[in-house]
Amino acid sequence: MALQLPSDRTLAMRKPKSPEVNRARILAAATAEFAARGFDAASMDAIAGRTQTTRALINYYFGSKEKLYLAVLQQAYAEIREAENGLDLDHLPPLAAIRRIVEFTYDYYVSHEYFVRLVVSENQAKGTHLKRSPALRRVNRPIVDRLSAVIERGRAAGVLRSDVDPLDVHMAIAALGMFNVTNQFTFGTIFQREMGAKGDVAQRRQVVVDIVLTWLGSARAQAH
Amino acid sequence: MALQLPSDRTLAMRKPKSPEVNRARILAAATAEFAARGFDAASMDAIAGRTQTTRALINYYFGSKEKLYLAVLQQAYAEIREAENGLDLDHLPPLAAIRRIVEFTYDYYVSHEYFVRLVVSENQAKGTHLKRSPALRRVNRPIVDRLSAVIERGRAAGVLRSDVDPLDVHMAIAALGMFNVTNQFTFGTIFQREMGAKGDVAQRRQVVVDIVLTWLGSARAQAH
Amino acid sequence: MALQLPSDRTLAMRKPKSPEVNRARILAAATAEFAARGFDAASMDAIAGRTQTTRALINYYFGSKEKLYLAVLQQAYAEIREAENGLDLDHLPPLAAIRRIVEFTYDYYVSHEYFVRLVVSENQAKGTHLKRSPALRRVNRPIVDRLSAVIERGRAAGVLRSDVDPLDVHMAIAALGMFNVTNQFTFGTIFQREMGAKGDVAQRRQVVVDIVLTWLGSARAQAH
Amino acid sequence: MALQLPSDRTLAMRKPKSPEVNRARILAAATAEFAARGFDAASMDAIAGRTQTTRALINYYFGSKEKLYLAVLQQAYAEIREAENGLDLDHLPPLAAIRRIVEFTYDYYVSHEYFVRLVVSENQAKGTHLKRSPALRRVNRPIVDRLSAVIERGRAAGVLRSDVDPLDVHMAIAALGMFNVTNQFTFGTIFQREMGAKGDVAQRRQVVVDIVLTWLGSARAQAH
DNA sequence: AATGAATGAGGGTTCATTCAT
DNA sequence: AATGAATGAACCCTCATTCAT
Repeated sequence: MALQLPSDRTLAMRKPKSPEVNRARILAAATAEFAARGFDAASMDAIAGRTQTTRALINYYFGSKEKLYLAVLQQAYAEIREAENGLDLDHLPPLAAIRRIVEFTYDYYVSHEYFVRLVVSENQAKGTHLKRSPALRRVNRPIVDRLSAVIERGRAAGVLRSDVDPLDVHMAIAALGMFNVTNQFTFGTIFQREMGAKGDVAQRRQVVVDIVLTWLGSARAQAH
Repeated sequence: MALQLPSDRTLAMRKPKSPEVNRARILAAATAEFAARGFDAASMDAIAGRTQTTRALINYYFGSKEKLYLAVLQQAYAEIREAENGLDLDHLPPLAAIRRIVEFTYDYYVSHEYFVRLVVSENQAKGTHLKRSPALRRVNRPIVDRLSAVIERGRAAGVLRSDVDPLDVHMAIAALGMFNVTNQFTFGTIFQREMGAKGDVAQRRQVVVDIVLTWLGSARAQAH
Repeated sequence: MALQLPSDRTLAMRKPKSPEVNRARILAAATAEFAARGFDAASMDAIAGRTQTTRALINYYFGSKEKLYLAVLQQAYAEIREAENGLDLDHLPPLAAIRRIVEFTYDYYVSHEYFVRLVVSENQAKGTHLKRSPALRRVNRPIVDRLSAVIERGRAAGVLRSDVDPLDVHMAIAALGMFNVTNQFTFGTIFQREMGAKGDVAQRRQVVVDIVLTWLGSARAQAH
Repeated sequence: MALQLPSDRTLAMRKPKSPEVNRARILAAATAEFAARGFDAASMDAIAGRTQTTRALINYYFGSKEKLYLAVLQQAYAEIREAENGLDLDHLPPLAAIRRIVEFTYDYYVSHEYFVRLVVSENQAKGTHLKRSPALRRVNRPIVDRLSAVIERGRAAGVLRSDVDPLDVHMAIAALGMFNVTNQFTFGTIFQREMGAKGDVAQRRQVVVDIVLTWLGSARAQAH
């Protein structure tokens, strides 16, 4: 957007718009296209179209469709990891920290639908590209480490049940948050409930918080 | 499924296959292809290849790629609904009935990965095709009706919390079960945990049962 | 050539011109193109252009560029073998038979330049395609068998030297005949001598006959 | 050839290579590429890849793909001419001199396959580039002059037949030597005989010597 | 003197669909 | 009822060259 053409003449000229800018534009366009259509169905031409460049230029920058896709995936994972860095959980009591993680995750999926779509798309492709990129495989672990720390604190304080695997907790949080986005169209259509960013997001998020906290807090109930 | 061939001889013969058989074969092949690659990336040629027919015949039977896809989707939804019919929940106490629903759902997704992939694929396509087919929209409701009935029984018996929306319960069950299949590749790769049909399915299913039952059963805890 | 367009309407219609005709046309056009430019540089578009069809149709018939090339090669070898079948050497005395083989070979190369160019092209490609096609490997042997038989007759009659390998004879005949075609441009330009089908073909052919017959007939000289 | 680097240090360093060295490296890489794939199929990128430079630099040095190709051709012809200069035929009796020429030519083709491939490639291109370069046309004559001188000596000595055109002799020598290299793949594959630099080079060379000397020496037989 | 950026043209192949038979 | 033939559009990628710096 902001497609302003300064003058007719410039159309015929080369436009060495600084490579970083072009790279970023292409990456953004590719993210949108891959998120929208998946790897196979995504079109290099469509990406070029979103950028006012050409397929040839994209290949010049990224080498191939797959390398471009990997760059997109890498950036998407890097972004969520960076967002998680701002979570500041240490100052919160365990249950509040869990609540914040759940809410953050839920909201991130809702507001970064492209990320969810990319992850789903990569799974539909059976993780082919992820497997080939060691850099990518390392990228998504920190959140579980954070979760583990909080759960440990909660155990020590006696407010969290102690027989739970942090990975299962992460899975539950991710599953309940993702489903809201991934299945919004079929679920929404069949059950007439607005999903994703539409409808009563806050209430749906509250249900998820409820599920997770009830589950983790049931320690006390058991204790009695 | 139940792809009964008219007689043993026809197996060895080439051409004269009855139209019903051909239709069924094509549908099966199309299901596999659409589940594997998604609507856009799926290839009519590949479907023809899996059968012993040609692209032209497929168009002759189904009209177009999209109509074929709708037939696939319709059959997939019909199959899970039929499976749910065998659930026989009325003879079970409420909590056991819930447990059965969770386990059934979890297992169905694991053993019918193609169904999950089709649903995901349709969602990645933003529900375009589902929206256009009224028949499809009606197809998946009964499970929620069953769930509602069980929850009502549970409320009456005082073993289930009363402030819960059956649709939320269905969502939680579906989300936790689907995630196991939909995200098996990224989750499995990043966290080194076998997902989907691999690894310790029973234990992972138990976690989901635990989450759901704890959540729904917390009524008693609240009551006290 | 003769690209007569009967009427404007026919352009819009399909033209199911009988597949054999189309196949043959494509094969002829492909032969010309591959002979003219070699495998890599040959263009499917150019072949389509020579045939008033499209690249897609060519792939429909032949599957791929390489398969088309193999079909061309196969036909080219088959043609020369068939021509050799008409040689009728048995009724000729040995030296006359050798002469006929040399003359036939020389003339065939001159009048079927495309064959020579295909063979050269395949050699420039290091025989990659020939190696992959067992059918092709078998195709060019008969001429050496014929040669062997004639040489044997000549030995028995005492008119041909006996210490010569038929394969070497074939090589000499082929080499001297091919060079005339393969190197016509550099040799012709540098030494101002018309080569190939131009200039005094009969005289140049006579030199080759002379070389071969002198060589093979030198038995008698040795004998004295 | 004789690609002497200014100092040992420069090998480890990246950029500051003297232009002469770069030119020579590019020329060597281009020779290999053009010999390997022919003019059309050769890739400027591949040439750049074999060097540590870029396509742009090659164009900067040589102007265009065709000019680069002409430089390659020119150098290739210059090299064989230079090699022929070391032949020192005057001290040899005529038949021995012929033998040396044949053996030298045969060996040169075997050991400088790239030269043969370039010549063939240029002929496949119908001599287009050679024709345009007057410098190139002048370059390959001396060998025939040498041959003429030897034949004249042989005639005078009565050991060589007198009715032979030196150009025909050159052609025979070149043809028999080149075929061994140019057709090594098809001939070798079809007749299971190792050609080119492989197999029994000495024996195959001896056959060629035999053919040429028998032909030229047949004067004596005729004389008697 | 040297090069990264950029591009239009063309490469071969796959595609879903149509149509005559 | 069924199918081989045919096609135009789109696919990703490579190419030799140009130009601003």
